[in-house]
Amino acid sequence: MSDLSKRRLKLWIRLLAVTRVAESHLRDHLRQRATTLPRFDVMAALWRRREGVTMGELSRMLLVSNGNATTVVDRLEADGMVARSSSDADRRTVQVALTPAGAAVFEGLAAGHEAEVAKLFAGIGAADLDTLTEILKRMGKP
Amino acid sequence: MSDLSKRRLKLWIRLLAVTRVAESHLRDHLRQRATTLPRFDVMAALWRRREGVTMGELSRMLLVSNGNATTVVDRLEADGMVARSSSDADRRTVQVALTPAGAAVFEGLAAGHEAEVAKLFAGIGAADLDTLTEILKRMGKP
DNA sequence: CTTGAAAATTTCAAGCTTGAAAAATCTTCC
DNA sequence: GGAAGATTTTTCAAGCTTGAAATTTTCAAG
Repeated sequence: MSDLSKRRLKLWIRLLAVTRVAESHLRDHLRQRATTLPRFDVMAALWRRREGVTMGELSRMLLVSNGNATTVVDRLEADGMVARSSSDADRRTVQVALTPAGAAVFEGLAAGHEAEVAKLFAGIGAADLDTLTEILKRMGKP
Repeated sequence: MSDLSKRRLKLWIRLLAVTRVAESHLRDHLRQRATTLPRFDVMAALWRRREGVTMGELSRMLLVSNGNATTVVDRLEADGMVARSSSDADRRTVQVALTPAGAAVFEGLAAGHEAEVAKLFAGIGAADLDTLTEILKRMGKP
């Protein structure tokens, strides 16, 4: 195996370590607020698309399987955070959206979450952000 | 919230997307070889530490909980890929190591996995690797 | 010694995640 | 219109993951 290939492997391992540490911190933070990262992610996606999205769109936005989206939405629905509704145009699809209660809960969490992320990445200045963003764009397309 | 904080949040989301896409590809690749990412990760860690490690060391290496390490090792042990042994020096600890069969299986997987990672990150050249490594080092220490 | 705190591992319940199969609906082509 | 195939969602079994509690063993102070 080439040296370049080994260095890419090391980079991948380091990248994974950074995201795992960050995810663990964010999970801790959310647990103290009686929620979880997957629930937060769903609510954040629905917050960005206030008018609602289909289950398929949601799972593509979050890069998770359809089955996963279903179960997380199930639980959020049981807690009154989101609501499903069926579309007249295509009765196969299911629209899901934040309820007013869900939106209120998300709003109560969002600023703290953003602050936590900013704290985690405090070592990354504005110049690094540009560099990283540029490089990450290229990574996404293998 | 400051603009810098918002940009850090965006970076985090992008970082997560890159790792999720990469993990999904690697999972696919390993599934075709009848194994999984967590199993591979454990075997890779034990390959690096051929003499064996304690369960605690293993979970710290992989950044997973103790309970998680226990169950993945349980399954690998049931399949004869790893073996547990208790230490005389400290009978609380459990040493775990690859069996010869496990080492052989890992060797059969490692090159393909490395090639897959290299393919995923083909867009990242040698210069980018240096830059990224340098920045990621700073990210790890919030 | 022995008692109590600390450390290592496992167990457990709950929730997360996947991929494949099933069910419902839509679309297209005859 | 009806059949065949495609699309959307849910269901399901299996495995993954966590955090907390329980268990076992060690260590240190009295």
